[in-house]
Amino acid sequence: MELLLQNVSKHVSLSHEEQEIFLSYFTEKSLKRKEYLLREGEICRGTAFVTKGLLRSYSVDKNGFEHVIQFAPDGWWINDMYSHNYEKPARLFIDALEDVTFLWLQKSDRENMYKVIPKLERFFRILAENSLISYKNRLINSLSLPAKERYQSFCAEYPTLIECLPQKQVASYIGVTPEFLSKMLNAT
Amino acid sequence: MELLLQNVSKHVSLSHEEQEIFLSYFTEKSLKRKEYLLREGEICRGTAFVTKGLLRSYSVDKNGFEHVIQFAPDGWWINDMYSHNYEKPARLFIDALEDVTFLWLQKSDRENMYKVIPKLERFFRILAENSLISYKNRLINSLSLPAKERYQSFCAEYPTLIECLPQKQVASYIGVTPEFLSKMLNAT
DNA sequence: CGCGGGTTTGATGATGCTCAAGCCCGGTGG
DNA sequence: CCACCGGGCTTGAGCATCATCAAACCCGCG
Repeated sequence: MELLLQNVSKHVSLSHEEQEIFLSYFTEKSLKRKEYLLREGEICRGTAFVTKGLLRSYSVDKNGFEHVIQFAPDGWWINDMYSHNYEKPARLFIDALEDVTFLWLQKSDRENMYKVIPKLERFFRILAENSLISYKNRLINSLSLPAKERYQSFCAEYPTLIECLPQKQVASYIGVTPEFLSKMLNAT
Repeated sequence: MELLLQNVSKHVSLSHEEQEIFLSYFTEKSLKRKEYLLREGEICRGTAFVTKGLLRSYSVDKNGFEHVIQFAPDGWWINDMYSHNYEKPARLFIDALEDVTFLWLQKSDRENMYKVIPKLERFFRILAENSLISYKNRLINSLSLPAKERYQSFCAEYPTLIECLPQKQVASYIGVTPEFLSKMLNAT
């Protein structure tokens, strides 16, 4: 809970009372390693704020290969925004790479929450804009950098993640096969 | 101006008075084909809403190759959000592929605008979230589809754009060389 | 006319993938 | 405590996709 208030306070300041109200919209949940928060085809009915552990979202292509879209360690938000906002079947899976606890904000509560604390429109606007900035940047990287530099860029951006992630997951994130990443790292 | 009000009304409804105020924050501008709205290294000091014509944002890699990030035809918003929000040197160029007129929202007016019409926080939140959804989708495509299917996906998503864009620009958007796209389209 | 940008075509080559095998290592059950 | 199992990592040979470079073409425009 503390982590969440800290997260919000980066962009908007809430009174003590507003903080209480804000927190009341969230429920604490947890998952064990390898359990799913969301599967492709389901409707994404809320948003998770990770307080401890590690979630990950990924898509599966028609050949059965996974492509990691996002890692969500402590202090990160995650959902399938497409499914969540448009109420369409999800295109992503979300699962736990490690045992995880998170705060869950139900979609059906969101509009009400915005009505009660309009400042939160602002918070989530800024959140979306920051997220947008980093996705555009990732797109630039994937269009203009070779695999090795995409790897270096990932290491530079997520130095703590790189420590705890299996190589396989990193490979999937930067868009190469695990075999190729292995060769790349062991080449002279 | 009409197009802009129409755009806003998709997500929030403004009173007649609010509409007037909203529009007062914009100034009409225009560019000729090949002129720049923004260059790499400059600070992006506002946001453009295209009313007629075609803008484009792209990055240039260290080998001098262009990678198109976005096309902005009538009714689309465009800026370098990284530079705009963080006030850092832009990583993108924005130029006109065709003669263009657009409405310009100065960054320095934005906070004030949000204060006067808080509903606009909501509008720009939704705008950012929709944009985020489409960038995530583009990322999924670039990770999981071969060039041919990325091309088809582009055609399906932007049927009107494909008509008026030089092949070279489409190639740059989907992440292949113009030569390769040409061969792909002419292969049996 | 001729110039210049976009497109086409072909030969060659690099990057990264596929498939298959072997290895390492931590976990689990006997 | 040890044997086995499974998942991740490594390694290699062959291959597909897409890039590079160079030349020729087309066509609108000055």
